[in-house]
Order: sequence, then C-alpha cells, then structure tokens
Amino acid sequence: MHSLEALADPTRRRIVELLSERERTAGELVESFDISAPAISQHLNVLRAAGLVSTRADGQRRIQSLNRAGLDEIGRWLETTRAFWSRRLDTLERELRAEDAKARRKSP
Amino acid sequence: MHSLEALADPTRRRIVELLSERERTAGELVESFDISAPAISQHLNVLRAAGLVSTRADGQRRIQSLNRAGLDEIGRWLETTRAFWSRRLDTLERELRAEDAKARRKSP
DNA sequence: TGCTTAATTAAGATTAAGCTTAATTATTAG
DNA sequence: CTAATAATTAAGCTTAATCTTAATTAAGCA
Repeated sequence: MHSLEALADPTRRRIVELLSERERTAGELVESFDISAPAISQHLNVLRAAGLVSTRADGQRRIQSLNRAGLDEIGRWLETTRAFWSRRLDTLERELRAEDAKARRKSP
Repeated sequence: MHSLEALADPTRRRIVELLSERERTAGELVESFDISAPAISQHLNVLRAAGLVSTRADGQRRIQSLNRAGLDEIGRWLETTRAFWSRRLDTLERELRAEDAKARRKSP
C-alpha cells in the first residue's frame, strides 16, 4: 500500500489533481509550483513508485499521466474496510450521478 | 485535507481497519501491535485530528470508533479529481453491489 | 484513604521526508 | 561539433514524524 503514502504530501496531491485534468510535461508541472525542478522530479519518482503516474518520453520531454494501477490499490484498501465504508461509497456514488445528470442537462 | 496524511502511516491504517470491524478501547488496540501504549495514543491523536476517529470515555477506558467526517473529506477530494476517478468509482461500486448480493444469497 | 489499572502528556533520541544547489544525461538546434 | 534546453540523479541540510522511557491524570477497588 504505497499509494496512500504517496498522496499524503500536498504537492503530490496537487500534481495528481493537475494530471487528472490532462497530461503534462515535467516542465509544465514545475511552472505550477514555487519549488525547484529536482523537487518535482523527486515527487514524480514517488508517484511513479506508487503506481499512480506513468511517464513516457517525447524527445527530451517527459510526459506525465495518471495511472489506473495506483487507484486500484486504494480501491482494494477501501474494500478491506468495506464494512464501514460501503454506505459512504453508495452516497458518494449517488452524488456523482446527480452531478453528472445536472451537467448533462446544461450541455447535452 | 488531513485524512490522507493520517492514512499514510501503516500503523494508523491498521488501526482504521481494526476499528472498521468494531469499536475498541485504546488498550485493546495496544495489544494488537508491538509498540508502546504512548505510541498508539499518539497515533489516535492524529486520527482524531484528521476527523477519522472519535473517542468517548467509559470510566477509565477510552472507546475508539470510526468517524464519518474524515471519510467525507476523502470523498470530497475524490470528487475534485473526479474526471479521472469517477469511472473507477463506478466499477468499485458495482463490485460492492455484486458482493453484497452474493452475501445476501448466502445468509438472507 | 492508598494501591492498581487505563490512558495520556512530556521530553528526548533516531530516522525519514522534502528541499536546495551542483553535477550529469540526453535531446534538439545552429 | 558545440551550445542550449529538458529533465534527472547526487549530495547535503533542515525539519518533521515516530518511537522510547518517565512522569501525570483520572477512575476503580481493597
């Protein structure tokens, strides 16, 4: 269970949020923060080790994207504590559906 | 967003797992680990600050139980990264329903 | 009352996380 | 080939996390 450890850091959570919008190069991510490029690179190492992010090369750029594997790991942990979590997940799922329906009504 | 930080530690994750089965006193939790009582007490402080655990007194015992608030915070974060996560949540939700149905068939 | 049990807070040591600058690798452009 | 760009790895520093033992609080019981 590395993925929850990876998401403990606020900078790494922000990286995941940015990548959930769209893929970005390491350099683009650096511009979004006030810390050095090596610091971002190290955070990406952690996210990669946790299976949350995948990196592919495009010339001298490194394109970062979110990876399903790390999310599955969190899902699996949620299942183990399911007795308590499941009701909450049901509620969340309903909220998501309601929001989706609302969004679809606005832009069908 | 303290709850993801609280769940970064493996001991605290285990505490949450144990409490998802049933409420336990601080002393019962201590017996489940190889670390000192003060260490467990400190972990419970973190979980309490994150809103994941509630503590109520019963005489000289302190009964620990899981709290909905911390889980809601994680749910909210999942919503912010929803674009990517929602499909995963749908899948997880289906799995949970399938397992529930199976369990209900065994013991109706 | 005083003694025991349950749990906490306090203080200090050790380890690990996260940041920096400097050096290194690899790719593109002149 | 050389210089510039993109990103990484390496080394070292600082702060924060986690554990320990010792001291403290509070409740139950002879």
